[in-house]
Amino acid sequence: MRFGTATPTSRPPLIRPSPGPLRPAPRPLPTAEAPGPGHGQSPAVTRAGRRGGPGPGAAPGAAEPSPTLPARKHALNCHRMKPALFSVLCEIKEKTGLSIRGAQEEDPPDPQLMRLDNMLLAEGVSGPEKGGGSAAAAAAAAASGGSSDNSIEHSDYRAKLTQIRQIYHTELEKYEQACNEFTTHVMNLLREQSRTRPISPKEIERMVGIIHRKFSSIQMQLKQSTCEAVMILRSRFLDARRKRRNFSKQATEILNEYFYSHLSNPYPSEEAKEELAKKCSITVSQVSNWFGNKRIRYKKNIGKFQEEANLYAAKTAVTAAHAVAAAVQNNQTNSPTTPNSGSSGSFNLPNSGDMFMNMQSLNGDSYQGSQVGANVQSQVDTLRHVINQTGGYNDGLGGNSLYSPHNLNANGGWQDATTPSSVTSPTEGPGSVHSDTSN
DNA sequence: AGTGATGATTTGCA
DNA sequence: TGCAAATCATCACT
Repeated sequence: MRFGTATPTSRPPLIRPSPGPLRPAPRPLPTAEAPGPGHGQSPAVTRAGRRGGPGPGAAPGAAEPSPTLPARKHALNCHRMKPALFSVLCEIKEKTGLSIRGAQEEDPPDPQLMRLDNMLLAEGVSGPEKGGGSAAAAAAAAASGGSSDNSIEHSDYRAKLTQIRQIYHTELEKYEQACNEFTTHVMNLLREQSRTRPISPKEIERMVGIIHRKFSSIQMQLKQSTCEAVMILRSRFLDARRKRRNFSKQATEILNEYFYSHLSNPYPSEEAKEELAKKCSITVSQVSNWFGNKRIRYKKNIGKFQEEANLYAAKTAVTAAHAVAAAVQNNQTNSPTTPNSGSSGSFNLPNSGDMFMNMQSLNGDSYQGSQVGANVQSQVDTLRHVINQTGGYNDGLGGNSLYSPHNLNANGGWQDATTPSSVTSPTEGPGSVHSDTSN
């Protein structure tokens, strides 16, 4: 980038654009700070020189022809009073410079700039490249559930962030380069001018400071717009969380099976949630959401869900029957010495009122295998009967270590039950989801 | 476009 | 912190 030439960018011009050829520059007024001998190329000087007219300092009506500007400057430089005059001027300037500096140099770090810097750093736009805002993307992904579907959006987010990062760095580099060039340019100018007018190094320093401040304000604009771009990208990405996508049929089936087989206590434990999440390829929080929604919606409209409940109950019962048949076979070969563990053996099947209770009794941890073996069909029939009979609420005997001890109260809400954790099936680990389901 | 279903979010409570 | 309830926002079907 060269100064004095228009740059074909959309950015605000770094310096005031010089008038184009269609609008000729107004003739510079003659000032005391006319360029020194090194600036013979200046239009003012050349024009004045070519015109040969009276110079800026020429006394009107002088009889003798006025000398050319370089000649006059030379004469001025060689004047015997010049050093003295120069030092006085330097002194004055030094004093005024100090007062100006005193007024301007208190420059605390801009909090807004710091905020922008921090944000860009946090988003991975500035600073060392480590996967381009991986932390932010990871956080966003975590918030969005982090399922495999999100990986596409995730990579999309990162790609866009990388793009922003690249643009930011390119622009920043341009600005820095421009700043350096301009500073050098101004310093050279001032150094040259310092031959004819008093310019102290401190003044040059101050000028450089001003230039740097100007450029840093431009950089701030760049940072600001970059931040805005990141925010937009981020909000778009995070908004994707709200983009609802129905769970797969299989996942819904699994969740429903669990729900209806635990109708007395549809509060899966953390372990159960994790297991369900794994099976359904969703997150634990999605499982929680699903159960939250399901409980509330079921409770609000039991009638509507009756059919669904029957469907899943029947399904579970059939699977249970198969499981029982298998258990019977097992029990025929192995002696049926399964102990009655805990209190589960005590619950009253006809009063149990939901699949969970029935399945609990069918599942092998609380029954005498031979008894159940003889009653497979009647058990299934009872299940069906019970399911059809009730809305699924019961008086609270269900539950094993997988579920929070809740039950439905008289108001139609599930409330705490007193079932001891000892009903946990000895044949299945506490983390198992299917301690009492057909899964 | 209207509507119900459904996943996600927010709010308030214990 | 987990839950209920209300609400939002989108999907899927008509």
